[in-house]
Amino acid sequence: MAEGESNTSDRISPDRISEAEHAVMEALWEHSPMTAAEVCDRVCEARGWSLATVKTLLSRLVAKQAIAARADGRRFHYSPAMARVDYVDGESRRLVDRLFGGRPASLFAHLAEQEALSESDISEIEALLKEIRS
Amino acid sequence: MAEGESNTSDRISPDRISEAEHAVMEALWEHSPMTAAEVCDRVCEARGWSLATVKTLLSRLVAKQAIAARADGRRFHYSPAMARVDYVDGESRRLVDRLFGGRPASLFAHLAEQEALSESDISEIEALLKEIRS
DNA sequence: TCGCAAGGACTACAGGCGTAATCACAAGTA
DNA sequence: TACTTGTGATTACGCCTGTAGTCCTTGCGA
Repeated sequence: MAEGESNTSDRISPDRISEAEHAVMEALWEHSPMTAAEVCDRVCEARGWSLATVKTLLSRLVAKQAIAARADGRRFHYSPAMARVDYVDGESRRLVDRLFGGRPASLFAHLAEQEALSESDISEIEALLKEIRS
Repeated sequence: MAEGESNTSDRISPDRISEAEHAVMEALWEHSPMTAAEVCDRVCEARGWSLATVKTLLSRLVAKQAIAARADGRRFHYSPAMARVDYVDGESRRLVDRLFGGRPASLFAHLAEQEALSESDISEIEALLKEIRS
């Protein structure tokens, strides 16, 4: 185990990141730091947003301490302040807790039953299991 | 436009079910039909809700056509109008799409890496895999 | 030096969500 | 019959979200 066993999340919900905000986070996780304009270049078209929208989302994310803004003269360079893996982990666990009684195996079983698993998914998982077992 | 025009597949956006509403759905999936008071008996304490809250949630769910209300004199008996498995499936896929590029194996890999899988999870999944393979 | 454009800050505003209180009314109950 | 009580319907209300618009300042180009 790497850094300490954090089992139950006793941390008070650190201000959920909304769906729109998440799109901005993804952009920053992919490439950072970026200015507001640069973030817009990467997401505005796809989401049909204006620069103003991105600016709003960025400040909300700063308020939520999900990203950090480092000043560079007149403007800011934004960078993620939380690791993607932590976000993903939180969301995944939330889902598993809410819908599968906290049992990941149930999620897996569900996906299998719904035939949501492709052949390659199954192979990959088999490989992962083998690795875990070693 | 005419009614006959509005095509067959009313792919009307399914109106997401919120978290609070979901708690009510779970109660109804577990046991139905139930009156508002009965639903409250099953969830109010745990969530710290008043009966009024449950009533509000029930009517919102009816509006969203997630549940059906069958009249019984003065009151209603509520039952789910959607299968739990469909809801769970939608939510699961949404997560996998949003965070794992639509690849369930990535979700699995993530859980494995985060050591979110217990010994029994792993065994169960192994068993499931074996079954799938057979 | 001076006006402009780029940038963040502040403001906006509708719709959804969480959480109820209040209203109106009918079925019991005394 | 008059009162109580259980019920859905209606209304409330503040916060969050999505999606901007406007304001104010300042670095920069002419």
